[in-house]
Formats: sequence, structure tokens, C-alpha cells
Amino acid sequence: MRWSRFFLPLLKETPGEAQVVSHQLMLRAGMIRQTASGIYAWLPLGLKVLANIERIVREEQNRAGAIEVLMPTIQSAELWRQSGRYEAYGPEMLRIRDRQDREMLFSPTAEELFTTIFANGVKSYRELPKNIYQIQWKFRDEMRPRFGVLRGREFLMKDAYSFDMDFDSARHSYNRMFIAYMRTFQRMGLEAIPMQADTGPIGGDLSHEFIVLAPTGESEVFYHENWLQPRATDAVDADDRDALAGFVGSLTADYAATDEKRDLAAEAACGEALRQSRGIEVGQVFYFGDKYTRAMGVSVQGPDGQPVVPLMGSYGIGVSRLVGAIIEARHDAAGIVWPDEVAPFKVVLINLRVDDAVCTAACDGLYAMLGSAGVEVLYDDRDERGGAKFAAADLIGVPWQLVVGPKGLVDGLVELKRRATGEKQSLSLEDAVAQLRA
RNA sequence: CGGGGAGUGGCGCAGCCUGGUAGCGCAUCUGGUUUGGGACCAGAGGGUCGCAGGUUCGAAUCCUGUCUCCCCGACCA
Repeated sequence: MRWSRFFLPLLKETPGEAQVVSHQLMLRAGMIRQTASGIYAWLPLGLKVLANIERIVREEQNRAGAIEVLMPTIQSAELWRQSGRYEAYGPEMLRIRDRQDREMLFSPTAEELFTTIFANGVKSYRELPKNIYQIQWKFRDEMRPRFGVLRGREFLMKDAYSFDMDFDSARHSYNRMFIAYMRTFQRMGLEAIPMQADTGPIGGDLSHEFIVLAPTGESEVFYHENWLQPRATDAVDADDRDALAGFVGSLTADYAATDEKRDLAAEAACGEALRQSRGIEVGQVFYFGDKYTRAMGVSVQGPDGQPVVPLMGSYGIGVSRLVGAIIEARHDAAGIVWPDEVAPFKVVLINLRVDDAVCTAACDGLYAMLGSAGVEVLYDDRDERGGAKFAAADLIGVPWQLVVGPKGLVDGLVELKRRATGEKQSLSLEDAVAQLRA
């Protein structure tokens, strides 16, 4: 993409509305614009990041055996009356009336609809287990939206729902999602800590929140310092029920809890190793048994011909929130530092002298070579001074900066710089392309 | 919802107390000089001061109402 043809409105100054660093950087880097309290428009750069996060989430869900669907955002109140939540959910649910004065709502979560769709399509125990998910916009009319996309009212969420015949199987479904979540966040460059958590309005008796440590986080969290070490998540066969249960058990052996679920005895056992900090919740997994299937009269036929009420879990990831959470965890004084897998581009090609025919020819050539090598490149072909280009490249946080100027070209060299570390190397054009291709 | 604060060109702000018809920096446009870490000179465009009502000869400024946004608290992916 040529910068001159892209839509990337950068801000030199921080808008007064933004208080936390991720919000400030998202506005300054031209990723989002606010349109109403807690509601954001996603501009091209932000959308590319959002799509990358979505892709990682999707790949890991699919890998864990979940099946993707897409539900409507607008749902009928009737559906929610069946579970009793239309009244119970309260003012956080945005209620709408259509032209026939029918009561509708903008979905804040989708247990009812998934349960209904499941019940319509699955009649036999032979078809279980099932785990179906979507990545869809939700709306929760929060009392106080804040911190940009970290607490928006409209937000993109991955929500998965598992259906099993018995507790052991349901527990396995839960564990599969648990490990998928660990992998998902690691791929985004985050160490998310699973913490025992309250189940809240969804209900149920087993739940973990996945928390990214950050000083701006809204949750107060307590954990054993062992959690500060990265965890291997590949070392288990997720299809082996006992092995996976053991693995998840060992992962959760170290204490970690949010402030609603503190265990003072466990904290005492941690001794000096107990840590307290703030965190951002990026995902939550719940097991809640037959809460919805029973309320909504859902059953499948068991092996003996008798009806069995399936047991459910639900699993959420805050996809749009992750954009903010990653920035909170990965930035410096100059701007964002994207982890490779979520970066909107792999490299910024910086043409230091667009007025210099040799320099521009070299850049155009590099742009073409990188393009045909399949490298996602943002080509800064704007008529700006070097300093402005470096500052802009640092702000948007693309992992590599390929700097091309007449001085280096005298010796046939360009400079390849790593955004995260500031390491620079001088290379020939061909070597630079080869390195970026790798 | 309770408590606090703010709405003035695209962004950041001053002016308001003590009414006299709007200003600064950045950004934008034109011309020129420049160009390896946010250039310089000259010129230009752009604002019914959130909205409505009131007071006054006259309102960004005073009064009333209203809308929106932000911050702190109780709730949540």
C-alpha cells in the first residue's frame, strides 16, 4: 500500500478525550474515531489490526474443534423471555421496538439464540459434543464507557457455546477452550493469566477470566509470581481427555484470582511470591451445566431413547478490546510496538527523498519486489522530511522499517530497522527483501 | 445513577471574571528555499463560539433551560 493513497489520518497532538495510553495511541495512529460515547468507527489501520486478531482467534477456535456461525445482532425479546433474562438483564441491554411495536434488542451475548439454534439442529446424543461460535458485534449499554475500546458499549466479541452429554465431556470441552485461549493470547504477544472468577449474570459454577497485566486495567488481581514466566501450551494432546485435564490442572496449580474470588488461605501459602496488580480481562470461560438448556426445554435423545438435557459452557474473547490491551502491553514513548502476528503491515518502506530520482526508483523497485514476495508493506512515498516519516513509522508501530536514502544507495545499501529493539542493519536491496520474506 | 469538569476553524488551547462583533500553536492550500530524526520564508483559506430562550443599544462573555463529551465511584468481553 502506498501511503499517499492510503487513508491514515495521524494526529500530532493527543485529543483531550483520551486518558489511557492505548486510547491515545489508537486515535493518534488513525486507527479509530469516536462517534458517540463508547462507540467507535474503525479506520483502515485499526481495521487491519482487528482483522488480524480476529484471524488468530478464528484459527485457534477452529483448531480446538469449534464450528463458526454468524448470528444476528438484533434479536427478539420473545427468545429472551424463555430464559427469563429479558427482565433479568437490566438496563445494560439495549431494547428497541420495530415498526410493528414488537420488542427487540441488540444482543449483549447470545446463549439463548445459540441454544435455540442448537436445539433445532441436534436431536441425538450421537451428534455431541458440539462447540459452535461466532465473531460478532455486541452491544452493552454500560453505565460508564471509558478507556476507548477497552470498555466500549459496542464491541467485537468471539463467543463460543459448547454442548455435552455429561460432566466429564463438558469439562473436556471447557479445557479445550481453556488451552485454546492460552495459545490465542500467546500468539498475540500477550501473557494472559487465567484466574478464578465470578460467573456474573451468565451463572454457573466454574469460570476463569484471562487477564493481561497492565497498570491501567480495571480488575484488581492477585497471583503467584510463577505466572510471570511464559507457559508452554503445545505440550499436550488436546484430544486426550485425561492428559488435557492434567495439563490444565498443572497450569492452574499456581494461585491466580480476581478480587471477587480471592482465597486468603491460598494467598498465605504463596508467601513472598504473592503478587498484586491490575489487569485487563481479555477473555472468560464459563461452565454452567443445564442452566439454559433446561430453562429453554432443550434435550437430545440418549442411547437408551430417553431425553438428556445437554450441559453447556460459554467462552468469550473481547476481540476489539484486545486491540487496546495489546497496545497497553506493547508500546513505548514513540508509539505502538505491534507483535508480528497482529501488525497491520510487516514493514514500512521509507523513501527519504521522493524528489531524488535514484532514491525513488530504488524504492519503487523494492516496493514491487516486496509485493511479489508477499510481504505486506506500507510504502511511505509522501513528500515529507525524514524526521516526520520516522516519527510516523514509530507511532504506527509496524515491526520493520526499511529506510532508503541517496547516501546509502551510493554504496547500494539500505537500512533495515527493527521497531521493537531499534536494531539497525545495512543491507543490499536483495538481502533486505530476502530477510523480510523470511 | 451519584459526585466533579468541559463544549470556541481538523487537533491542542487562550479569550469569559470586568459584554463592544474572535485570537494563538499545529494541521491544510499556493509560491519559493530545503531534505538522513517532526525544516524555513512569504502569502492564503477555514469558526452563526454545542443548541434554545432570555437580559442588553450590543452576548463567546451575564441569566435560564437543554444536549453532548470526559473524569471519579457502584457494574462488565
